[in-house]
Amino acid sequence: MGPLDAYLPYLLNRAGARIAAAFGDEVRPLGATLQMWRVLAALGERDGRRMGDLSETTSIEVSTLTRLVDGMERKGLVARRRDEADARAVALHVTPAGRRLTQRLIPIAERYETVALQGFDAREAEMLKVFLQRLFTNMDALKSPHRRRG
Amino acid sequence: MGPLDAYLPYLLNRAGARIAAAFGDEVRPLGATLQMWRVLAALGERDGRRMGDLSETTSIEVSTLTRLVDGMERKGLVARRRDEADARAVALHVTPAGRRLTQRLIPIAERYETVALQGFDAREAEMLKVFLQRLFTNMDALKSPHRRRG
DNA sequence: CTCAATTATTTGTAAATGCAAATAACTGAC
DNA sequence: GTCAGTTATTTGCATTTACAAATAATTGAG
Repeated sequence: MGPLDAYLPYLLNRAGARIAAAFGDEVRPLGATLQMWRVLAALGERDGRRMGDLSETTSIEVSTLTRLVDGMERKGLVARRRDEADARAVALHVTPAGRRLTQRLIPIAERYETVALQGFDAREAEMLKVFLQRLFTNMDALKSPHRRRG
Repeated sequence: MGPLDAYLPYLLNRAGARIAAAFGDEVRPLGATLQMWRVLAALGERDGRRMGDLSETTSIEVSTLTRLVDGMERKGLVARRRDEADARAVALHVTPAGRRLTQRLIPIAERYETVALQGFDAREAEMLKVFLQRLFTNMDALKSPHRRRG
């Protein structure tokens, strides 16, 4: 137990980094990364999302997302199409290969959930998730540099 | 509420990234970063730690830490000294300037704690921390690539 | 004492990241 | 219809990061 253990951001970051690293190691043999999984999961829920939408839901910065999607496109997992309604926007679509990969990733993600939450009962697991949601919302309120006008 | 909201690693990463970004924005004017704060906090607890020790307690990869410490040394916040007992190792010491900066960072870190935990009562806050500790421990058990022998 | 094996740190290098500038397309005022 | 202002995405670039190789020093076997 170090001194940092008292600080929430540290605890959060540390736990998050560990899970992310472990998950990443696990999916690398499939040619996937954690970030790819996020994109695929978001598109699995609703296909044809725009980059901005995807950036929002995955919490991946747009410029990072652009390059991530470049790679996924090269791998044939997704395809960019111009949005019909608004030609500024790009709609991202999963390909059959992307769908197959998604299907293989889902059980891995679920298994990780189990491993991470070992020793938690259902009520505790749910509480943790709710706490994290709340925490995110709290921080969202002051998303610093580009403050809401005022 | 997106589809990813059900997945713990995502919730964790998202909340962690938000706090980290906000904290980073806040301390940038002081010439500090989140990672520097971690190092200073660890050294504040016990000065003269070795790089490896620091890497362990801050969860910053050693090679990353080396370069981070390079920068902190240039800024005059810390000083490397050869460890007396073992000349392979480097002992890091905080300078007076580093101590002054630490003193200014502590209240910021505490304020962030408060902001992040707005709406949490003391019991909930404590629970969250314990959960995050447990989660980290769970993942630690399988720290994948360099598996424990067996 | 000497050498091989181990341990602590740093450096090389490639990939990921994020901000800001550039590009492309839409919108509304006129 | 044209143009200024806005919005969506990409690109440029500098920073951060991590893995692996290189360096430096210790330890124990002989």
